[in-house]
Amino acid sequence: MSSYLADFNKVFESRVRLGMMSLLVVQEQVDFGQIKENLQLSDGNLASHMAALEKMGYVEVRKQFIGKKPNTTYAITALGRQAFVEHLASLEKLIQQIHP
Amino acid sequence: MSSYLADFNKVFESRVRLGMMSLLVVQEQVDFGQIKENLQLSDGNLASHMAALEKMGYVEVRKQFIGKKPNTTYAITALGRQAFVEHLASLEKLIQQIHP
DNA sequence: CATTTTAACTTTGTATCGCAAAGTACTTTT
DNA sequence: AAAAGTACTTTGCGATACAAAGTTAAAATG
Repeated sequence: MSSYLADFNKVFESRVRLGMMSLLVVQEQVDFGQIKENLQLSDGNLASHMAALEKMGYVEVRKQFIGKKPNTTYAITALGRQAFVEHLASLEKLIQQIHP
Repeated sequence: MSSYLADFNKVFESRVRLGMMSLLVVQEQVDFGQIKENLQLSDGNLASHMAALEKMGYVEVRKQFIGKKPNTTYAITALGRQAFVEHLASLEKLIQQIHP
């Protein structure tokens, strides 16, 4: 009788972080600008949510220069991929239980 | 390119309210005690999250006496059902896009 | 009859969150 | 020299989440 809710990952309850992981899980490299545009975030909001994902070890940062411009790209880690896939599986399970 | 995240319902981002709606959508009447036990909530936390759902018009309250004991049951409204189903559809769409 | 219990809250307090706006650092373009 | 771009960090504030304690009203118990 234990609640299926226990399987949900608290970090992914935020729509912003859910969106970030969705981008990162399908595209191996996503840069700051792409994420900002896609999710319509302010710089600060993007940085702080991404920091939360980094802190969990779900995302890795790569800082480089493209031409003369600084460029920050993010990539999902194996741990992050696993956690996110499990989270999605829990959601799928919930949906299945509700309308099978 | 507008983000699919826009379709998510803010009210259902909370795991507690997600759990409540999940219970209510499959069972026409759910009482205070059942919800409390199932989702492992304190009285106050339950009451306040449920109040948020009532305020949206997603849930209706019925207060009665069963035998000599007061009993509060909750039921999902048509509006609530619609909103929740749409939210789940958005989640499903997200999942589909990620691993089709 | 007085006390305790049960059910369902409401209030209070606190810690955390989310976000915009402003500030910072460094570089490049004008 | 000044403005603009990139990627932040800091600040400030309103909203949220939650436990714990207090409240109300009736019921059961001694």
